[in-house]
Amino acid sequence: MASGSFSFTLYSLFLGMNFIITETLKAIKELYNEEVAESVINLQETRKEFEGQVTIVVFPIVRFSKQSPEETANAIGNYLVERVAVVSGFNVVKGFLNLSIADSYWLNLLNSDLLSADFGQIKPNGKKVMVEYSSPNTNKPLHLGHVRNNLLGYSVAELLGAAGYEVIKVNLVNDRGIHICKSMLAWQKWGNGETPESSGLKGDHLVGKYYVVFDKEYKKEIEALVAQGQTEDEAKKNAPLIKEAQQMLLAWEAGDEAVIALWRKMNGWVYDGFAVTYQKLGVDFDKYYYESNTYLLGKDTVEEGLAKGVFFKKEDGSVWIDLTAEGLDQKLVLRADGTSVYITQDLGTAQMKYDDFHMDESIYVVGNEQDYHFKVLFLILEKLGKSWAKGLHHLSYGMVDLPSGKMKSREGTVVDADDLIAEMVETAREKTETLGKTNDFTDAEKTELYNNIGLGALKYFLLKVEPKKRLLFDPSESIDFQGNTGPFIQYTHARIKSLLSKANYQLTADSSLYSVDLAPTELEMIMLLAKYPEELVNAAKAYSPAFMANYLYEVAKLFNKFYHETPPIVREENQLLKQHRLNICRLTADVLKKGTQLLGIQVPERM
RNA sequence: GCCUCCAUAGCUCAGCUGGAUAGAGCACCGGUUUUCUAAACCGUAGGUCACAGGUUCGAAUCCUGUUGGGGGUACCA
Repeated sequence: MASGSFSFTLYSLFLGMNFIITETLKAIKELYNEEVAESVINLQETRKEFEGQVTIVVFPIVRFSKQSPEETANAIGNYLVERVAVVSGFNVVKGFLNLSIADSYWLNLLNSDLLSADFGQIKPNGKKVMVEYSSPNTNKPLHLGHVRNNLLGYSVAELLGAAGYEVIKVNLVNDRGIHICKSMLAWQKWGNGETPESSGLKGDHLVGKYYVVFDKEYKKEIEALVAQGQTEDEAKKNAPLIKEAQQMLLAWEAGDEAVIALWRKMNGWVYDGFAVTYQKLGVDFDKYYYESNTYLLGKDTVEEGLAKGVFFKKEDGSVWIDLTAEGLDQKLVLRADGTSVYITQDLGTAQMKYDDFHMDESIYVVGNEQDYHFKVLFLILEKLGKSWAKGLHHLSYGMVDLPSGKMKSREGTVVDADDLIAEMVETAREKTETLGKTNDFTDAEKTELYNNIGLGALKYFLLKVEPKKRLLFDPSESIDFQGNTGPFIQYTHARIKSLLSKANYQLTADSSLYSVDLAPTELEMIMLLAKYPEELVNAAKAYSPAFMANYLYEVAKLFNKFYHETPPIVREENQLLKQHRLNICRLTADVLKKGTQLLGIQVPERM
């Protein structure tokens, strides 16, 4: 866990109200002569149906006061009103002490803290974290599952960066293996020299096409063999195509020039295709690792483990680790023939990454079907005594399912990333033009806007759900643009920007603003906006963009309520009040912009 | 079999370090535009928080068990 490594001082803990805790502790000392731990004081926001902003739950205090909850609450309430200037009143409902905090406190918070230039900036913590994400295979184009991975990884990296880390984003590309050979073989046999240029197909889609061709032809062979009396399992092993693919893999490993050349050519097409998709998604990487370079790694680590007695060798020469004491199984770490398995190379790659960057933490954004693998991997590294092993974390996320179940590349039931992005952008265009909002936009502005909105809708849709939960995507139902969506937040931002420009807004936050009348919704907004830094830190700590997404939605929703119930601010004649309200608007826009950026979402100035 | 994750409104999701009468969006129904962008706002309706126990002043939240679903499970990655 990353907890403890966040440097977070400003407004830490509940809207800067630590002093309430301190004062309540004093009250308990004076009233009941008891020294109690801070954790006994349970602060929460007052529910809307009651008067006040901050509530102390008195039940835990009752055992020290030895009075009824009501008596205790009243006594503490009186004490606080007398001793603390900004506590302007209180009421007691059952065991809840609701405190009213003077407007001056909130206005002061708004003008001196929230509107300062460094609001929401967290000090660097001097720590380095690596985020590995995307990690595609080079035999097929990206689909919706990869999109979730990419957006999640990118956003978590952004969140950690904003929360004070130095972040290194890496992509570990699975560019070798039997699956790659399948595409290569099929292209060689049935491709007729087709290239991205000759076909007009995007490179990754072209290669993916041959991956599907392979599967089709392979299945035909299996059927034929089964018809000849073989069992299905036998047929799968004996089909000439699979044997040929295996031969090709051996040739690749032996460095066969022709095979390597083909591999280079086709992977090159795929990388060109991926680059386009990554660019559209707005994700990037500081470094790429390739399995063709790392698949032989890890054998040193195996030696090390044998020497340290962490691993043991069986009679056939295979190397194992016994994790039964930890409630897991025995796990193979090196085959009898001396070749690597998946975990062998991951051991080696983990070491390589650490040697490259010496990071304090390392996050693997990988689907939850690999939970067991990472549990074992991290455990092994710990047993090997790697000091950095405790900084490793598997950010496990749920699969994206269709109403029909799992997406399967070979069965063509995948939602293709490029298609989906194009559809989202197209929908954004249609909706926007129906609303007639872009009539005075240039073509370039339109293109940019539709991209931002379409991708904003997609990104928000995928990120607002808790990572570990599986996600249901129904292709027959388009992703919403209204309600709890990306475009709603984008719209709110654009609305504020338009308002500020109409009002020729300039930021001022002088002391005369400390005495304006504060409307109830304005107070709510100040409280909500003040929570941005802690929401950010919580999201980073939990590796959860969903926290940020849901927070931003609340901010946008509350702003729209405020906007609707407040008379036109641009025409407000009381200049002080006008400035005050515009300050809140501008702060809201800032928070929305900063927050959406961490989700990889762009907010437009107009829409 | 064993391990693991999930289960909240018709649908998609919040809420989970225990706190007041469980919240949003979509869909449905009704209302709001001579006022700064109606991708908005306001309202109606919708719940056995899968089920059963337990801990507690207090449980959607913690513990145990059951059911249902996803994933994994020793030479794929």
